[in-house]
Amino acid sequence: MARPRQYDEDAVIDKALSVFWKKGFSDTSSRDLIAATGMSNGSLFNSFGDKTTLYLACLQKYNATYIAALESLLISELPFKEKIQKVFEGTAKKVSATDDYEGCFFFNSSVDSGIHDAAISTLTAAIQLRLEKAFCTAADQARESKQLPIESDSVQIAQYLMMITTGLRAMVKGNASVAEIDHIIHSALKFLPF
Amino acid sequence: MARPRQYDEDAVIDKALSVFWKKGFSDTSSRDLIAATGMSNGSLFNSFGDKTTLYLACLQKYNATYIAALESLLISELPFKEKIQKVFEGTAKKVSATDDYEGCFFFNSSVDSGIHDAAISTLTAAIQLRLEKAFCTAADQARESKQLPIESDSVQIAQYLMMITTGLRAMVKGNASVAEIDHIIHSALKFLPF
DNA sequence: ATAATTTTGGAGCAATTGATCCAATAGTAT
DNA sequence: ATACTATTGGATCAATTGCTCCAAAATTAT
Repeated sequence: MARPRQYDEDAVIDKALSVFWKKGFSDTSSRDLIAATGMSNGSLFNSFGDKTTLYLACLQKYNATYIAALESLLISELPFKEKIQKVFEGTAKKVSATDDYEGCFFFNSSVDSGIHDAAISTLTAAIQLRLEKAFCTAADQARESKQLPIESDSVQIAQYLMMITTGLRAMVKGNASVAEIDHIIHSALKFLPF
Repeated sequence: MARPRQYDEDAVIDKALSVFWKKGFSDTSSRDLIAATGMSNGSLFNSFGDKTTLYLACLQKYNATYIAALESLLISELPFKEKIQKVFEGTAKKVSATDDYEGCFFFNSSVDSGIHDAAISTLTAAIQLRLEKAFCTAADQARESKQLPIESDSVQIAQYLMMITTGLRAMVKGNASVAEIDHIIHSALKFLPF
């Protein structure tokens, strides 16, 4: 019926995500996206709308993969402390050996001064809530299995753990070295009051 | 001997800082800076070099004022817990009633994807160290005055407190409401293991 | 006054930006 | 084959970017 697409939408979003991840919203130009995805100018804008909409699609994808994996970990049946340790360690992990971008794309989005789009803000708020709930579920599970005192406030614990995770992510996005991050993770685990 | 300057360098840097603070590096244009400072194009570049150098001057000023104040608080003679509370509460405070920028300009700088300047990175690293040391001094004082157990590791405590402060700043820079921040600060204080 | 000197204003530049436009292309249905 | 249609490539657009250039202006020393 018509000329078929020459690109794989999923692969294109992955490539675009990688660029936004490294460079942030404002410093990623449409030419950067064209170069990274291999699409032509016409196709890119014809298929994904404008730059903001493409960024939103990237964040949705990040939510559906990385955030979903983090959520899975948090609501899994592992021992509570072990989960928390894995979450903390995950903040410092490189995504892959070849790609050099690090940190959390959701975190980057939520502190990116160049983003002024309502839909993106709504999504970052939703991800924040999703993670808080996952932490809360983890705390509830721990309480029920007596890994936490029965009188613990799950919501409060969840928010606290979320904030520490955010602090770690900020240090990763900043200049902190792998050794420094490892050291802080060790301290954070040691200082957990539960 | 020559035409006198029509601007006050300190006031100009304050205005520029305010713009960078609100909009981040990449989203602040030279025209934004000209409009905010009231300088002419020629004067701005003639006096402050390029945009990057002006940003550096703003961060230096921030270091000399806000960071210095935070350091003073940390090395003051106040009770340890009271200091920590004030530091945490300070992360959520608006700079003034009229200005609407919030959060910590140093934090913003250290997570700004648009900054690729070596001098700026060096300065953010120096500020990081300065604050860590101030936290460490606070911990040392607390140890000596038996507000902390004598066997406490001051460096470790300092890094941990620094990370929590960073986490709070990230939440401020993100979407978090004042109520949410207040609540988290309360939890953070409650959960301090010392 | 005149000369010397620095600052000022703003016109203007080359490069880059996000996005549009549209003929050429490559398929499917008939 | 022919018609139909969605995709493609890339030329092109107006707007914006960081920054330069330089004549005009404003001061002090002589």
